[in-house]
Order: sequence, then structure tokens, then C-alpha cells
Amino acid sequence: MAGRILRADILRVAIELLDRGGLPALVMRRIAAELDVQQSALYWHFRNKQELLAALADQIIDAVAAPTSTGWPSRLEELCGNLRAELLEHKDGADLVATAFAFRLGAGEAIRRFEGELDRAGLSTQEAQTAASVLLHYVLGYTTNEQQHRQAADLGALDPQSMPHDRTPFGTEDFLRGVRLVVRGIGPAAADG
Amino acid sequence: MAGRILRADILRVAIELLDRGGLPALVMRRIAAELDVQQSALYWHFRNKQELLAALADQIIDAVAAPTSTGWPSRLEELCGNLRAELLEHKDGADLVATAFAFRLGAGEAIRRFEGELDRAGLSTQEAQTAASVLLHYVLGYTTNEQQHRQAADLGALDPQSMPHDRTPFGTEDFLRGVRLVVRGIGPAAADG
DNA sequence: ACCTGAACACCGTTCAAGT
DNA sequence: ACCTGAACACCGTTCAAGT
Repeated sequence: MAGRILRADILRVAIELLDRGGLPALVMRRIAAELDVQQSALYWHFRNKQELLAALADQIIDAVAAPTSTGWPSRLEELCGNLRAELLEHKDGADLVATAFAFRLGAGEAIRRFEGELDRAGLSTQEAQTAASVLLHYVLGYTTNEQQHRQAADLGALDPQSMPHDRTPFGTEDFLRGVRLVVRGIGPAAADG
Repeated sequence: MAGRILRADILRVAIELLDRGGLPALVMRRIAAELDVQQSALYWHFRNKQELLAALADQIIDAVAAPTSTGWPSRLEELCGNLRAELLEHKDGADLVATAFAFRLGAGEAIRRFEGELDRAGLSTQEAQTAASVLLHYVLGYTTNEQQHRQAADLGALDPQSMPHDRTPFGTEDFLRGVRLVVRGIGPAAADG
């Protein structure tokens, strides 16, 4: 009662478990059980769990929609918004990608997307790297907080002290204010798009 | 062969273990052993491990030196630098504080420090919150990456592809470029300090 | 109030052995 | 090449019982 499995099968099941129960549900034993396989079988396809998480992060990043606007400031805003939206699609998605990014394993593609947009803006390589770093850390950090807050509220763990009228400080508009602040800081060094 | 312990004892031992072995060494069993106490004794002083980590994060944040410069842009740069420096003092310090911040338990004091500086700059409350959020996420994210990279290099896990001449993109100067980028974005909305 | 003793319910990872 | 079976070495947390 077994069956051969593929890397892609593992990743598909992992995403399903993540979407359903977040990072706490993403355990090797459950992935294996879902595939009717021994847990040790997973270690033939991935060196360890961290590598699996990195592949998952890459997959999420690849699904981020490309910006369609013209003009680098709008394109940058759009890319940030699209990244946040994709992270929010998966439970604990921001936390997962932020962790993988910190471990320098996955999410390397994300920073290249940002740098690509900043090249178009006419920044030097160094300036583009700096701006990409600031933007990416903001999007990942903000969205991690936002998602954690949302999921805590969903579980009824609401702190009445910090949210008096159910108005949280989070949301698309609040998020975009941060993005625009950074874009303003880029402006002086960039050519007009 | 026991002894009564205090919250402060637990925190002191926890910091020692953190400094020596990072987050992987920060396990309840080792804290208890170091204090000659059963692990369950810790749960009288802290509801769970997460609460302990939050208290640890608060303690680290409280140790961040206050800026001494005059003029809000310099003061802001200095505060960011001091925060990074303090995080680097403890192994996995940035990761610990970033996680506690994401869980909204500790590190609430950190954002108040930033907002305080931005009030002096003459920003509105909303603008101050936005700028504080961007700066804090950048410092925590950047320093987490930097520290992870350092510690991986210390263990000899260096990737020769990504660091061809042992010149890493990390360092105080590189860090400050990001801070200055954000400060430039704040400028247009702030009064002169 | 504060701690012991002992258990519960989990984890990720390894490795000889099979096919 | 790809998986089984079984173990190893850990974790955080709970809870009756002691003092």
C-alpha cells in the first residue's frame, strides 16, 4: 500500500495543508500520510524540511502577478500590492516567505523582481539593491504582522484594549502609505519613467 | 536540591543561553536545568514559551541606546543604528525580536521609540505611524538577514557562488543606505529639525 | 504561593534493509 | 532509484500532588 511520488506531489500536498492549517499543520508526518507514504520517503526528495519550505516559498513568489501599469512609481506600488495579495492567499504565507528569505534559501526571485523594476527607473545597481531591500523587508514584515493579527482575530483572541472599535490599523490603504513613503525616498535618485 | 527562583533568574539564564547558542539553545529544559529546577516550575512564572520570548525581546529593546544627535534625521539614523547594534549583541537577536514583534506580544516599546522621534519631526500621527512601521520592519528584516548570514559563515557554510571575493553586501554602510532612503521619503512631510 | 514528578502528545531526521 | 520499518533524540505543555 504505497506508490511512487514526485517532488510536485509533495509540494502540492504541502500547499494544501498550509492553506488549511497554516505552518503548524505543515508537518512531515502529515504530508507523508496524505500521500500514503512513510515519512522517511520525503527525505529522498528533499534534504530536509527547510529545503521544502524554500521550494514552497519560491512557488508562492512565482505566482505573484506582474505589474501592468506604466511609469516606475505605479509599477512599484503595484508589485508591492500584488506580493502582499499573494502572501495573504496562503495561511501564514507571509511568515513562510519571510523565514525562507531570511535563511537565504528561497525567495531570491522576489528581490530580483524588485531590482528589475528599479533598473527601469534608472537607478544605479547599488541604489536599486538598497531600494529593493527596503521595499521587500517592508512588504514581508507588514504582511506578516497583518496576517498574524487577522488569524488571531479569527480565533477570537481579540484584545479589546488595542482595537476599541474594531478598527485595526491594517489594510490596503495603510499598507500603501508605507510603500509610497519609500517610493518618495527613491524619487530624487531616479529618472522620470 | 531545588530552590526558589524568580522571573529575573529565568530571564538572565535565558539570555545567557541565547548568547551562547542562539535560539536553538533556548529550550525550556536547559533553562530549568541551569537553575536546578524542574521544567514545569518555569510554567508558574510564564504562561508559555512565547511569553518568555516576548519578555526577552522587551529586555533587549530596553537596552537600545537613545540617540544623542540633534536634528531629527540624524537622530533617526542613530536610533536605527543603535537598534541594529543591540540586536547584533545577542546571537539570533534580530530573529527573536522580529518574531516577538510579529506576534504582537513584545517589542511594542520599539515602535514607540520610533514614533517619539517622528513626533519631534513634526509629522502627523498617521505619518509618524507609517514611517515608524517602515523603519522598524527594515531594521528588523535587514539585521535578521545579516545575522543569519554571519552565523552561517561562521559555521563554514559559505556559498562560494554568492560571495566570490568574501565581500558580502552586508555592513553598517550598506545598512545605513537603506535608512537614509527612508529618511529622504519622510523629509517632504516633516518640518526642519 | 511555588515547586516536584511523571507523564502526554507531539516533532524532524537517520539508516539499514528491501525492491 | 526509490521506498519501508523502526528507531533515535529531541521538543513544549499539563497536572495531580506535595510543601
